Amino acid sequence: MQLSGRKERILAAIVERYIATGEPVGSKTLLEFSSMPVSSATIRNEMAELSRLGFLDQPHTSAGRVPSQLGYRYYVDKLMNRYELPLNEKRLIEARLSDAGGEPQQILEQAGQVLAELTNCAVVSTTPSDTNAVIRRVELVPLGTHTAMMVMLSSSGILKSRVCRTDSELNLELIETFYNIVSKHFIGKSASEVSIALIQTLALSLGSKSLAISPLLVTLSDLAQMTEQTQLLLEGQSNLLNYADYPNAYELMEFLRRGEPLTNLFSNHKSQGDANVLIGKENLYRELQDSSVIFSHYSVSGKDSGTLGLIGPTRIDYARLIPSLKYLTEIVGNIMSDTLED
Amino acid sequence: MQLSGRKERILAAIVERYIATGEPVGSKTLLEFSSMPVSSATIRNEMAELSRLGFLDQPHTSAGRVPSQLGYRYYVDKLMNRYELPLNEKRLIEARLSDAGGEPQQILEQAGQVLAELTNCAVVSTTPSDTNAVIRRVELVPLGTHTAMMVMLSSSGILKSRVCRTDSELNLELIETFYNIVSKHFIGKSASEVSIALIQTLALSLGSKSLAISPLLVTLSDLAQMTEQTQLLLEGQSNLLNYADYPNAYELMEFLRRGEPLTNLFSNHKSQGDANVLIGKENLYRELQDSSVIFSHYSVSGKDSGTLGLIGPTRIDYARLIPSLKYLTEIVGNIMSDTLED
DNA sequence: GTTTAGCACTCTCGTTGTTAGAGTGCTAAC
DNA sequence: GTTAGCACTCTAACAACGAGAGTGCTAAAC
Repeated sequence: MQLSGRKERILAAIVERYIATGEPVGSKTLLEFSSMPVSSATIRNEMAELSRLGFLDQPHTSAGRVPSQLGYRYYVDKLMNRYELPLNEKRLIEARLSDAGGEPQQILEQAGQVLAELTNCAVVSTTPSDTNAVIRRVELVPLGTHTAMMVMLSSSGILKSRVCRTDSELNLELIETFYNIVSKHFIGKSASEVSIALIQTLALSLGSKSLAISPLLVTLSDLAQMTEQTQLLLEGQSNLLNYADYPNAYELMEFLRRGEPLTNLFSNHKSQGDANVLIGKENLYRELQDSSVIFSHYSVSGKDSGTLGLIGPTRIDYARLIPSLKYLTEIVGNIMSDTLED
Repeated sequence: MQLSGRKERILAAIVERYIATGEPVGSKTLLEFSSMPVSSATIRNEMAELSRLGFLDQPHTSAGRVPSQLGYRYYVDKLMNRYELPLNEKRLIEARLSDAGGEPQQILEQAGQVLAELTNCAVVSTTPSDTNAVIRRVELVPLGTHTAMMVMLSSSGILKSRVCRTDSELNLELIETFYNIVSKHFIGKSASEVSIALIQTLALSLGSKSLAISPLLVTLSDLAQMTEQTQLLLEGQSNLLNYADYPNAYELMEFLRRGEPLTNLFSNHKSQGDANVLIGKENLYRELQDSSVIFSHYSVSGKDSGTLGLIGPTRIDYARLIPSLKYLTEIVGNIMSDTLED
């Protein structure tokens, strides 16, 4: 649907005003700050029309108008002009990310914190999931006579560790056998190839040592799984408590904490280029019906890897947040790529 | 101050009833479920007396009574009899902790989640801080020609990693030099000994290689610091949203997120044996004036190392939560100790 | 035919008044 | 020391009401 120029101006003004104040916008108020060369009656007529078309809602008869979901959608798609991030803010972001520590989690954590501060939204991010990632290195560090810490690093930079307890004593021979197996069968393999079946076959082929070494192999397989699994990081949830729009914030918070629904949501919208914006009921999850989700995928070494997302009430400042998010995903992708290759 | 037996019974009944229902307790209600062989008038007299002594508060004239901070204190110190954790719950806890993964953070994270579910409170914990901990192992894994990931493991089981970027190419010689330095000067040293001064002296002594290796040493020092720093973990904050007692939950959540105040609080109360209970304004932080904090230190290999704490409204079920917390700290300590020695 | 002034209408929100109910404190009797 | 009884107090819930904001419509103006 295409609206007339004036209707568009009015819709945009209402959206922006409502985003700024949170109050329904009346014809008079609108006139006051949007300086259109018409009277409030004209605006009223246009607003009535916009209501009829479904772009505006009215909390009750004598209140002003509020953008409907459709209204926001039209605004986001056609009316909004994005703010450019000021240069000093860009610099600030880069500075904060560059000393994050280099691991994907650390970078995303920092990015999440920065975004949360910048946007007053909750920020979620997923760790890079590279289906082509392979096991790069495995270390086994003895802690006691029967325990050791195993550390696995994948080619996508993800580091996971786990403590392993063995039944028989962890002597040098055992450790050496383990390293041999690892370098022969696991290094360079993708994590998904470390199946239980493979582990069992291997263990069997070792004969007498089988029993001693199998706890180590099991831990290895656990680690491979952990490496493969994308993780969801969450920052700034408490920002959402500042919006009156959330009467039962608990439900939303728990939803965010659970994680998998969001991971699914992200992976169901793989559109490359621009940021995805889901407004209100466009989210199929009940818990998000009053929220908007903006997310964008970052790519490491040219491949889509993970997602950075913002969650807030539907009346968030799309024009400002989308560019911020886009910028962050770009930077995050760059930093991660830089770390892996150069 | 010592109350008469009957006053004690009444106080205990009021506390328990109020904890259970959240409603002020009147003389009649009290009589109904506490089955004392007296009339409501007698109870009223006793309650009036308890109010005068400061153990009870009255929201308004015609409301029932609510325990005052002093009332809770007396209850916790003298009246409460602790529930024992049912065996099946104990088993459940052990099961969930045993497959946490073995690293202190992982264990504490699991413990926090279990406790949060069990208690409906927010759970905070601090990672073990062992002043005697030493650097146990350092690994340098090349990622690219100029980047590497450095991993440090301390004797207390803490694993930290950081990506390091070098100016000159990361060749085998450089790596070997680095490992030599590490094993000669750092392994077995406590993290606090890795001072900037030491790093600088070392770098200078290396002559021509100095420039190439110093980024690695700087990263090493960063890691040492990270290892030393106690970290605060937080679980189940959103539980607090379920209590009507928190009109501005945001402030509290932010307070918890900030972390250092809590770390201070914990380290200011180093009483060994039993759990510490701070009720309402006994907490000096403004943000905690309406909350109670229960915390207890866990010890690894016999030494006090970190803290597990619960935060909830003052009307939490002390009799149930304290034993749960105690049990968890015990288990956490045991598991961590087991991992390091055996 | 678009725009606008004017006006009646509707709805919310804050205030006020009223009532029912809960719980108290006190007094006098047991 | 305990208890029955009663007057008193305070809140929570509900209704009534007026002010204010904003609308939609109509008829006149441009």
